[in-house]
Amino acid sequence: MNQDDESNGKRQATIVEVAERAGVAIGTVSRYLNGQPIRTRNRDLIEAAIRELGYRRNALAAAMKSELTNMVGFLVPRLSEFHAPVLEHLSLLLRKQGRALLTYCHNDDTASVIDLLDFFDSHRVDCLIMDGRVDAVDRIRDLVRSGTPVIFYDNDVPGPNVDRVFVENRAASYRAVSHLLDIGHTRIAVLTGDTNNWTGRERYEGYRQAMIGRGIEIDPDYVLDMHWSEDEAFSGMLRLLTLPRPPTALFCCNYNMTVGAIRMIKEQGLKIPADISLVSFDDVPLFRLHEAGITAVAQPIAKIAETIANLVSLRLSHRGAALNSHMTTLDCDIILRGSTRRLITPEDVARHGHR
Amino acid sequence: MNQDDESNGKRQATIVEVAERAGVAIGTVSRYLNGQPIRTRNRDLIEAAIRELGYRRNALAAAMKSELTNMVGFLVPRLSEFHAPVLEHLSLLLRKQGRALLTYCHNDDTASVIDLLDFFDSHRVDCLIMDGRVDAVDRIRDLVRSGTPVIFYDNDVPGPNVDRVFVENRAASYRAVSHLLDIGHTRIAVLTGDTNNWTGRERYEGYRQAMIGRGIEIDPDYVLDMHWSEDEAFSGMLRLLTLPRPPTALFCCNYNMTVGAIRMIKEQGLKIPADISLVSFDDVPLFRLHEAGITAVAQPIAKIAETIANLVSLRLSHRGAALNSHMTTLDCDIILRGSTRRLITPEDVARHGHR
DNA sequence: AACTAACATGATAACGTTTCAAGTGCAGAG
DNA sequence: CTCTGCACTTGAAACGTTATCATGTTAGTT
Repeated sequence: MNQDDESNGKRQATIVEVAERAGVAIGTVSRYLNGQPIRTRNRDLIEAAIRELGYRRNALAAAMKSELTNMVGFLVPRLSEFHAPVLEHLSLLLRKQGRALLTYCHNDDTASVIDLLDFFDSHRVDCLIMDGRVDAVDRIRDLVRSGTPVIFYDNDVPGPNVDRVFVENRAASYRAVSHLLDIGHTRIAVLTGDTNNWTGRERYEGYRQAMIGRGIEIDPDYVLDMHWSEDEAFSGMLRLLTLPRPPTALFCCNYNMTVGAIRMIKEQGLKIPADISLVSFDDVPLFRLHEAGITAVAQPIAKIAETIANLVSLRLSHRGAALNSHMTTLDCDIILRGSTRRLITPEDVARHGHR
Repeated sequence: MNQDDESNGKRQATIVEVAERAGVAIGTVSRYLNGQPIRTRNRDLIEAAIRELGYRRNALAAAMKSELTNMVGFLVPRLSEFHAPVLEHLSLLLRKQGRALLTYCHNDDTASVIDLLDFFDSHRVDCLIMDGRVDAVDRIRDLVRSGTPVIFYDNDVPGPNVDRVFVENRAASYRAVSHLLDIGHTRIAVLTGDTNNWTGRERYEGYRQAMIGRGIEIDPDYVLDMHWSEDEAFSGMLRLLTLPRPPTALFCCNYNMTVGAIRMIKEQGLKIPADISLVSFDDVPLFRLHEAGITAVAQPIAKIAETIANLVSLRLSHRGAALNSHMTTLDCDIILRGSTRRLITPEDVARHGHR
């Protein structure tokens, strides 16, 4: 037999060759491949032909006609400890739908974002999943206009064909800070994320409302916009600790800033929670390993991925239809560990009066 | 003007429409799009037409002819703290090459792997990047035979069109264990990864050679194959700690097992390094945050990604050509932190004899 | 046994590019 | 002013599918 074709193996068999070998029409093979009903005899013939030829359908050609690529764009700033598990879950869930993720990080660079959106667009992804912390809103609107559904995680950019998945940023922050208040802290500092950004504002707002709700005035020195960044938080934390009246507790609006803060606290020879209490937004596995255990707001990662996957499926099974935009808000848990220390109780305050 | 086309916006303009509007041939537009030389006048006309029509090239159609999709498959077991940063770096590097990553996790399920390889195959990825810890070697060979280059991270599956990138698993393990020996430990346990697997074997081998090299007999009770798993390591660690002569030091062959071990050590009320010394393979950011700081073997993640990206580029600029398979071995650093305690020095041993 | 539905099949035209052989125009040389 | 080359342009033929629709085939009624 001609072993050349076998060993060199450049060319993939096509549907035409399968049809010829099976002695049926191309259309019949196509129908078989797409799970449409087929005469039993033909099915057997086709299956044999496919096996013998090692045929593998060319999804590109298929996509070109069907206008469906089964690829979903996934765009995040970085593959952080938060985004990575979301991606992992999504990858598993979308596999069941026969779809795959085209993944990109944009590193907070607007020019990149635009490039990448172009890439997704020309590759005709069926749908786009984005982290909300992104600037290139105009280009996104273009995409949406061209018919590609967009699913935003944590952003309030509205529009037709745009679905949004949130966590209750504000409420969770509120509860986290309230916990610090409950155990007697009043000098509570906050490291916020970029407050030009929706998520950043919401998390700060939770802090603010919790403080105001207890009638505590917010000391401007205690509020630092660290732009979600570990390094900024690292140096920002020094400012906080060297204040004439340093805070007794700290709320960090994401995981990276928590890491920065802890590093500086360690460097200054201070202890958590003895010297300062800490609550973090974002729970990452290794918070368990910290000597004290870091109390943190856990985002429901599996739930987020599931919600997004369902939206993908929904959008794509009703494509073209003018669906309402969905907006889902998911609850967070606060995982109590050892990083917060009870100060004087409210009763103590009542008894002894203010210092 | 007919605003219907604008607002409804389903249809994307095609190269044909661009050509018509610019008053040139389709081929000319195509040449322009692919950066081939073009008469200045035509360039202007085409650029204008593209702008006015909001044309975006259909990469699928292009790929169908050119046989290049600019998509690279990326397949890993999970998006671990090790793989996520590799993916992030790769994503950034490949972007510069105009390529994107189709990302999947297979969760160590062989059936999944085969499915996913099929998916990649039918989507005609230009190239495939895989973590070596994978079983479906036959299917991979199929892929390779069909002309798709494969780049393996940490596996020794050889073959034409297969490149391999390693870290010096054995040597790094050797050095890590030697460090424990240097500071006086002899009762050193090891939690190995799956030893059916190349990486697992190599890392164990480094341990073995270091021990043997000092003339220390390896106690079988001290060697536990925990299959890279945090949970197995968690329970395995209990066995180790309740041994009549428990080890004074521990070498964990990956990050997950280290986490499992630390959890159990903590649960048993023991301290690192006072009660047990620890060195881990894989350095993850949060090892810095541990109270003692975990000493670890740091894989050169940026270098790994860079090497892989270069291989992708190399393979695809010489496609079809029978290139030699490349094999690159990268060095690891050992990051010394506080998780190891100096026991008696070798001199002490000499002075006092064995106990 | 003839007569419909209901359903599967076959041939062919898309889909939006790239590629290639053949054609056109333009510059400089004679 | 024509000729030779060169450089760009052109139009048509792929690429491997799916979709369409007229044609066959089957099973279900009478």
